[in-house]
Amino acid sequence: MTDDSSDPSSQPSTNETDDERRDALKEAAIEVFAAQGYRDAKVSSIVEEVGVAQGTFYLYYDGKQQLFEEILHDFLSLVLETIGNWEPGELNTRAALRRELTRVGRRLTGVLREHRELTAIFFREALSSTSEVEPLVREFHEALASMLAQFNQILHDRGLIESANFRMLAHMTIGMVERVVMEHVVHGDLEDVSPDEIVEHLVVHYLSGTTESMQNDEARESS
Amino acid sequence: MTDDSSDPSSQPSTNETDDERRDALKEAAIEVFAAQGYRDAKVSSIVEEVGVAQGTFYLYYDGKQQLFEEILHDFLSLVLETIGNWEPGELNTRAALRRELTRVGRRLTGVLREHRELTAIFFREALSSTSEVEPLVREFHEALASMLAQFNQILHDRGLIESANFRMLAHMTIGMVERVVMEHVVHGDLEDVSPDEIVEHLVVHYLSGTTESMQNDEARESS
Amino acid sequence: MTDDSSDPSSQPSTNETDDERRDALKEAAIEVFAAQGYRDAKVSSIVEEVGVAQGTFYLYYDGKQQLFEEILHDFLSLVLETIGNWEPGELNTRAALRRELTRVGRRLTGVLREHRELTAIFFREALSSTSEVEPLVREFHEALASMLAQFNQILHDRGLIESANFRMLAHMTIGMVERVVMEHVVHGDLEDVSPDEIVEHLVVHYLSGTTESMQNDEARESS
Amino acid sequence: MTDDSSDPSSQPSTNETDDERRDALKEAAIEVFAAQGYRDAKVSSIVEEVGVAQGTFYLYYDGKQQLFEEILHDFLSLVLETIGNWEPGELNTRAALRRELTRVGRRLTGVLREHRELTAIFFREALSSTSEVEPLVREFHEALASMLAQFNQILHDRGLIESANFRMLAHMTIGMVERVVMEHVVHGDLEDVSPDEIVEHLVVHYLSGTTESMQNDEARESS
DNA sequence: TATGAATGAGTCTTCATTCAT
DNA sequence: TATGAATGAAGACTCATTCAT
Repeated sequence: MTDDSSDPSSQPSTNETDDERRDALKEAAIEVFAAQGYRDAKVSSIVEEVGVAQGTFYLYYDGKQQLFEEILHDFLSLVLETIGNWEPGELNTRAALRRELTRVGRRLTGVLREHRELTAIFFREALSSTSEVEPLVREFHEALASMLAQFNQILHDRGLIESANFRMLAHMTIGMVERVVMEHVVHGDLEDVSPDEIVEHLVVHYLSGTTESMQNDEARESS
Repeated sequence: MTDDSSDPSSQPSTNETDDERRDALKEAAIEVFAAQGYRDAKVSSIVEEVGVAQGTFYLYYDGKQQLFEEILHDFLSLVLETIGNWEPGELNTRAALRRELTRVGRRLTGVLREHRELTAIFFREALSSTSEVEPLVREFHEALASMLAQFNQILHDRGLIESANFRMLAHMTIGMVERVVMEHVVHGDLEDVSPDEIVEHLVVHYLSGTTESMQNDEARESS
Repeated sequence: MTDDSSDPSSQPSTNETDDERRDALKEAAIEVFAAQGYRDAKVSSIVEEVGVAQGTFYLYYDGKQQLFEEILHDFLSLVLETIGNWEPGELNTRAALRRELTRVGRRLTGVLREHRELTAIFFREALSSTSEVEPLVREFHEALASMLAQFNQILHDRGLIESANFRMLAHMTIGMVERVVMEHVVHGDLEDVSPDEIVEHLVVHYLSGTTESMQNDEARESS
Repeated sequence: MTDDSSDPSSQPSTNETDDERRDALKEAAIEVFAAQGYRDAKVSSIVEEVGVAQGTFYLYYDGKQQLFEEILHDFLSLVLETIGNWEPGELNTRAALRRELTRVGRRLTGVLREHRELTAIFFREALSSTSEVEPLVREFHEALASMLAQFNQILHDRGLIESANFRMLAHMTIGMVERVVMEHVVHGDLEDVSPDEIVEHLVVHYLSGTTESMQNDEARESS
């Protein structure tokens, strides 16, 4: 993710070794964080997993929290990259929107399932505002909400969805997706439902929640 | 709940004193838990708030965790009571369903806003799976999901909503509601939106997400 | 034991009530001390047993330790009374000595078995020098040792036992008796052996250990 | 026991340092346990004695109790090794038995005197059944009793001692020895008696307690 | 005489981080 | 770059005793 170092010029072997160790530590940390939670994760467990001394850890990271934040950052980047690169220019019909949402949803589901541990960490620690990393997660949520609100605005401008409180709609969508993901990827509930089916449900629900089809219920009843 | 003491006749002072102290400690604990989170909350902070000695705490509660569980239990009872006592017998039309959902939603919103700190504690600790109380919360979520799934099933049987994966629909609903509540009650985002408006949005979204109106998108587009 | 109050004149009912309560507390304490050991015994357990408030305890005793010491004192008095009132004037033959030792031994065994809990307390707490009551027990042991040493001296003067280090002999005897009693009364090991048999063994062992019959082993072997 | 490191060649400093610290902590612990007793011994006292931080203690031992058990185990091993390696094959006469008992007794006395504090700990904690380590000590006592009972049985089979309740005889012997040791090594009473004299007394007493020479007292008297 | 609510000192243990080697 | 021994702060819980009523 951050290994886009394009110049393997100067001291490659050293660097590579360093990066390998750094990555190994991060890898181990992800495992431990996912299994124990941030507070209960011990640095000693992480280094033990890699087979280095405790002190070595601090050659690569400033501390437990810094590494945790980096890991969280990686996850958030991963998610934002995945859902961020759509082509809004193409979306001119609801059918197209639906296809696009499905496409993005499937990509996201795939990514999260590929990174189960990372996902678990996010949902175990980050959804709560307790941890020391609250600001980071809060920021992420706000970024996500803004992005979605803006997206909703665009869709509305194009007549694809009806008027609504776009920011609130964004939060609803995020919550809906997050909990389903949590149940599916983290807790293993809903495992009898295929990922594609899940995406299908979410997309349909999102789309149907953005039309006024329901608004005549009252009228219809009285007629 | 315990304020059913309408006769201050016989031995009111003793009982009242005891309960008052117990309540004061719980009150203080709610404040501290909401502010610091379970792990970081210190018993010393709680008793300091009330102005009693450390030992006094243990006269009324078995320990930090027991009190926390009691608080969580209080909250969950509050929620379950609020959302649990609807009248499914009356729900024969979508309009009636909508009215009922709105009624329950408003009541719930009101209750949560009255108990901001309790709500905050729940969302701080309970959404994460980390804390020592995970089982309790997990149980709550599952109870909630089952209740909603069953509710969805009933509605479906009555022809009020369309077929869907009811359990998944339940999770989506829970997630949707929880995040909006979190933003609104806990974080204060969405504060420009009135509670009633929020409920309105959620109800509409839920209802619209349960009809097949969107299913002809593809067809409509190609026609 | 201490109720030798010979004047039931002035306020008898009050006194009797007081003594009853005092005794009840001591009784309960013996039970608790025997079951939990001094350190783990809680004043709250004692008063709970009697059904009075914590504060009441301190109306009758200065505190946990003082009561414990009193209980220990009771036990030691009991033992000293039991073994102390022999008639050394009668002991002129080894057979008489043997009969007398058996008589005292049986009486002691009987008393200890009647007061199992008291005995258990002594052996659980007092044999170790750890507790706060060490001085008391040390004193008891020394008194006992002196008494026995003196007894041995008398027997020797009368030609009933051979010369030996009387003080050491006393300690050996005490140790021998104590451990057997501990196994028998406290731990329940040796329960297949009848008390009289135990006494018989101890007496025989004591007597045989005080003659020179063994002194010719070496000579006998070489002959 | 672990000082079999005769070659300070390869990595002596590291190992030695570790062991030294471990040993220093154990040494200090023995001192503190002997002085204060297990319950009152504070880890802080132990580390203070050595001059290290509290945390350091836990690098070498799992906790206070574990170290205590290790110390107790050391003592029991010491004792069992000392008394356990006799040569029963040689014991064919009472004179030989007497020599052998004297030899073992002297060795044991020497060992206990060399390890006064260890011995004191055992007698302070272990004779009482109160401490957390009761099971360990109880086990030791039972092992000891069984070993001695078996020993008595063997001696009896060879005609060296008379019939008796071997298990009870074992307990008597243990009690006799323990109290004398306690007085001599721990309390310093009997210090005017030389160790060899003590052993002599104990051996003679044991031997004389195992013959029937006394059985004719009654008869002799009446004759 | 009785109550019992309140006190508050006392201690083991964990673990992220440092630093001398 | 690597080690890993050492650090030391931090906190929940118990229970004998007191004292106002």
